[in-house]
Amino acid sequence: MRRTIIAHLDLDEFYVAVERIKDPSLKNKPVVVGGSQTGRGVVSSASYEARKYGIHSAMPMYQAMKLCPHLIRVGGKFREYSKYSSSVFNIVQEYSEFVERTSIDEGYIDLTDSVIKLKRTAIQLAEEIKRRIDKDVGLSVSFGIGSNKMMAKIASKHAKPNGILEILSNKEESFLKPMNVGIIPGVGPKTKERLNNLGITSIGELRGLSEKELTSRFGIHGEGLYKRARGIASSKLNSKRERKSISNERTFNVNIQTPAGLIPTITRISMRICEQMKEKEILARSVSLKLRYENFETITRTKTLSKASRNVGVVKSLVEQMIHYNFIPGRSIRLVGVRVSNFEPENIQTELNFMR
DNA sequence: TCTGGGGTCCTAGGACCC
DNA sequence: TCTGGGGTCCTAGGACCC
Repeated sequence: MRRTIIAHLDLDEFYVAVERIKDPSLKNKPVVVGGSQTGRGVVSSASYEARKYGIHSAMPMYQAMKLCPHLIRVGGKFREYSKYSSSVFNIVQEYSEFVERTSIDEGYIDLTDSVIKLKRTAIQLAEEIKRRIDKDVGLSVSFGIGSNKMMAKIASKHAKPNGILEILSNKEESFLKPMNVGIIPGVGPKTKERLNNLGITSIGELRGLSEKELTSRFGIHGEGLYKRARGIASSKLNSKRERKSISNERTFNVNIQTPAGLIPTITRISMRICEQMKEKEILARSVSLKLRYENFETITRTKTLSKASRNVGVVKSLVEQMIHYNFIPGRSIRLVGVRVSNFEPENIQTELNFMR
């Protein structure tokens, strides 16, 4: 049986890199993309120069400015970034029919067949894709190559920035052993803390726990932990991922005290969401409201329609209804969000209408 | 001036149906 | 003396990812 070869591609400081194409004077400077420093904005992407000051994504902007007073901040042009991302993945798709785009700046490529068809090693293919992305799009990318998605992803993280790293099957164990458990995809702050409380910080130490012990402590998640600690993970790519939801939310610079104060924002948000559904030619059956109170407590409420819709009036009135039932007098609101899900393609609807 | 915004997946419980 | 049970749909919350 042939060895499966998965590559993980990760664009380097993606948003900042796009901004630098548009404005080369931003090169070699501490730059962040993110929200305003006067409000409640945070950093979305930080250049390597900015990271030297301890700035990282999700950091409040005012804090980033404090760490580096001459930091250059640029607003996020997400539609623009999305176009650059598509250009990158168009190139990638020339090298394999199995490509899974997992986010705007990341994806997996199954190179198992490609190395035979194109008569090149995985590293040679990665080098070539890298050169093409640099030359045709002007972006820097890092590659990780391994026998499954997890190994490829961990490898790309170690290849950053602007590198390629392949983990051969016989090196997996020694590569993983000294790593922090937090590097395992799916192990976030909560799971990491629980493991730390058991005295486990490295993957090598995690391997000391039996599968039985892990499942008794972590339930179904435990089996996955046991396997991933040993480099065992899925190598199946989902090249036809479909969007499951569309959402839009806004954090206010000043908390809102009354339901009426939320209306202009939910109107705007509902309109934007319905526009996006129109572009994608889909209709939604479920509409959700998200409210975050001043103490950060967050609730969500969902209503499902019997007939799918993307009518702004329908979406907005459902959201208003849910606000009406869930607004607690005396508690101010820092965020409001709307989400639609449970999609149906538009053409099914027209067919049904036609048959009626 | 603590804590964005866009997503996915999973769990658990209740309603409902046969 | 009380407890069926499997399947599906819906809702709410939480963990996680970039």
